[in-house]
Amino acid sequence: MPNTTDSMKLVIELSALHSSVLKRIESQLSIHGISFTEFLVMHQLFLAPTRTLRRIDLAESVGLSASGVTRVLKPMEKIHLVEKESNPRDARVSFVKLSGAGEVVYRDAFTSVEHSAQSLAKALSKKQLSSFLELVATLK
Amino acid sequence: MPNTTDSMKLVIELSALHSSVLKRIESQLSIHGISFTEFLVMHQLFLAPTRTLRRIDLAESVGLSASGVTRVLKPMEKIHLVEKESNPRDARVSFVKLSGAGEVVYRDAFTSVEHSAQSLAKALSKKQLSSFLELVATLK
DNA sequence: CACTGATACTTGATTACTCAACTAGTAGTG
DNA sequence: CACTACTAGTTGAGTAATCAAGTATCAGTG
Repeated sequence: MPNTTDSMKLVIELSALHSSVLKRIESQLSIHGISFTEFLVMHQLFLAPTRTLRRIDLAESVGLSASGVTRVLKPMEKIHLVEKESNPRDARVSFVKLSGAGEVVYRDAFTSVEHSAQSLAKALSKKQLSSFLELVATLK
Repeated sequence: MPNTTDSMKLVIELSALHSSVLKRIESQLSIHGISFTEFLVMHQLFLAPTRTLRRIDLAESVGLSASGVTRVLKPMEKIHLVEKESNPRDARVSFVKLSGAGEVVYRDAFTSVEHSAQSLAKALSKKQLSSFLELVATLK
């Protein structure tokens, strides 16, 4: 007789939390005309040295497939949030770079996300927040 | 200059964790021919008295929209995992019931999910697990 | 008891992905 | 230096969800 154990709760509650958090953030981000995935893309690019990453590494760091990255990036290239650059040493790879315009959008979006994140995290004490982060890191 | 604060980390790490956990679970569930969403649907139905819920309440409890529920349920009805029942008191509402066959599939799927969940949660001590659950509950 | 407005649900159109199959290029080996 | 096997990226087809709009029904009010 299936009995909801704590580890089962872990995955169920985690998924519920994720979907509710995502909704809050996406609704904030819609003001800037970008999705959370696009925000993550820009965030990872921003963190990278020279604001540039290989598409495949970007995919990995935002948790998308290779084709997923191709598809997110296409419209972002069209409106010049990011730029495509080729690698002279290896013609297979191409780089993506966060453009100046992209950085502006990113910074604005960042404050919005930060705002939602704060309002979410305010339910937790500083101690609780850092122990939550630690637990999440352990699980990954 | 955007600086990744702890609350920002919260949402980013949470989303990363969610996507990795989901992948593990879905790959286990694929053996049973169901998705995690379908599992959640059956789980909620199983927990309900008489294994029955209004479609709208089911939507709410699994974090889907009304139309989302209509669409998950359609194939599940076709293969008789669940049954549709009408409400004589209010012709607008219809109930969904977990069928006998559905319950069998659910129980099997349950052990698979439980297995993945255990293997995930084994990184945590009992104490850590329960405090994680508490923190998640606080955030919701 | 007709009207207004809300609720439950379904459907069409769109979005955001995935996987499998493909192209192109690279690197190591006999 | 040709062969094999691998890697990076794109594309076609399919899936899982969303929202907006539509249908049907119900409940409360003048």
